Amino acid sequence: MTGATLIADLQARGLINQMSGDEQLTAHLDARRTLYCGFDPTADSLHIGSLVPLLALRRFQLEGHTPIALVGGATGLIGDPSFKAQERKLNTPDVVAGWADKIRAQVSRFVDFDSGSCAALAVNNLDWTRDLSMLDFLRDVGKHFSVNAMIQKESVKQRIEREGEGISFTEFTYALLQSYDFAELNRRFDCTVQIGGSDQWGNITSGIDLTRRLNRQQVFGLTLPLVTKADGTKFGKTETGTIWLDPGRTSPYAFYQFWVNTADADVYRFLRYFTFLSVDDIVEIERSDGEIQGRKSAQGILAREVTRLVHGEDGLEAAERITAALFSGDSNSLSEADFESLRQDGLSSSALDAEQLEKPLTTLLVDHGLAASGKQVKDALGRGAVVVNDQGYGLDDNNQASVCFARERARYGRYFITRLGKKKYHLFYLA
RNA sequence: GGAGGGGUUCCCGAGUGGCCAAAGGGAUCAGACUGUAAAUCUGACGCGCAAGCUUCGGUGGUUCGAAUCCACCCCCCUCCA
Repeated sequence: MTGATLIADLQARGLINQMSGDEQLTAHLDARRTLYCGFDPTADSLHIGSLVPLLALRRFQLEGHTPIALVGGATGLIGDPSFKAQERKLNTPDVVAGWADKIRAQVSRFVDFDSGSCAALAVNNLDWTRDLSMLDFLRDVGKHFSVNAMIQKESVKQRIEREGEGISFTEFTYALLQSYDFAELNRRFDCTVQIGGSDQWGNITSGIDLTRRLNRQQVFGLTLPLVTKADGTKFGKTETGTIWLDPGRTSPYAFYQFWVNTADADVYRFLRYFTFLSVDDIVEIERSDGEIQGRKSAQGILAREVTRLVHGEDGLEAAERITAALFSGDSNSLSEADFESLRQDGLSSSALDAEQLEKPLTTLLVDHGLAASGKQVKDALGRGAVVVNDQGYGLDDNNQASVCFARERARYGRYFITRLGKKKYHLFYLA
């Protein structure tokens, strides 16, 4: 294992956005090192935007380096202004602490804590900032920062220059806290590399400077690219919202579907970013897909690999079961047990009682999350886009919920696979 | 504390007394075409099946009628102190 092979692989995957001291860092990685990446608790779960750095930690670990996953219990209280258009509102300490615990558990699944000499660590920066006195911090840390330099940082420039928005002193000091983390991890664990998203470059270089001044240590930084989509829209969002790593927020099925829906223009790049398949294998997939006129194989591979990484083999199986039931084959082929497992696998579902069936479809389907408003249901009904157990319904059926969902039309006397549009499925069952 | 500029429907952003549920763009949803793609075209897009109901920072007021005028208040930005 050499630094050169690791860096070359990262480069081939397009995973290096910026790195400090190119050859120096490459040479530095010839020996076993300790690196870290921070994750701030801004919600009770990370989303797939954090997947790239998370997997990068693992990539380093697989090459024999020791990863530290830092949870920003302290920085999360302050709010990182980097490239944010607006000041963020603060969350209460107990809320952030609760989130930090969850994120810590989540992050821990991506690195290995039992791999001997390069076993991962998980830390919380609140541990070394909680009892720090403000005067000490200002004297020992603040003195090393030049405000002149700080306001030149690209990451806060728009907040300083843009009319209509400003930046509070609180957020402005964020870089100091993160820099202090790097210096502290360097002191405690001889951590010498920090990785992060490309928006973190400013914070990382600040940390490099501070560590040199405080500890007289040369440390390095490397940033990963911001994941973009060829069509210019934001990565990681869908109709339904953000794609989270927490299965409670985004079911393995929905997660799997997100990846299946990756555009051709993005999918080979994403295979490099989000899987551990070798670059050679990915190139071969792309080559053979080039000979297919219809649907490419890459999306399926991507969905399988990433779902397995995040939700495990069980989560993947559940996702594939639902997908197969809904998208290939007709619902007629499902056994009674299949319906029950679809429900347990996380296909959204709900019970229907007599009272529910009184409602017009426009209300019923909205209540169960198939559409945002009755207008949308109405539109769909008008276009024949509402389908229950393979039977289409129209506007005239709006007040006929009890007929659409009549027991004699149910599968096995109680199940209804309801579809609005091409991709939105919901399982109703009679109570 | 002073002076000035702002706060419009998810976002950006028009609108300065009736023709405004509010231009335009984006996002989103649905249909056609397809590969559960992309691009394109079509329709929807405050809520309501509908009659109708509720919006333009907040509260009052003027008016037959207000997002638009007045008063006070809240919040944001810039400059000055």
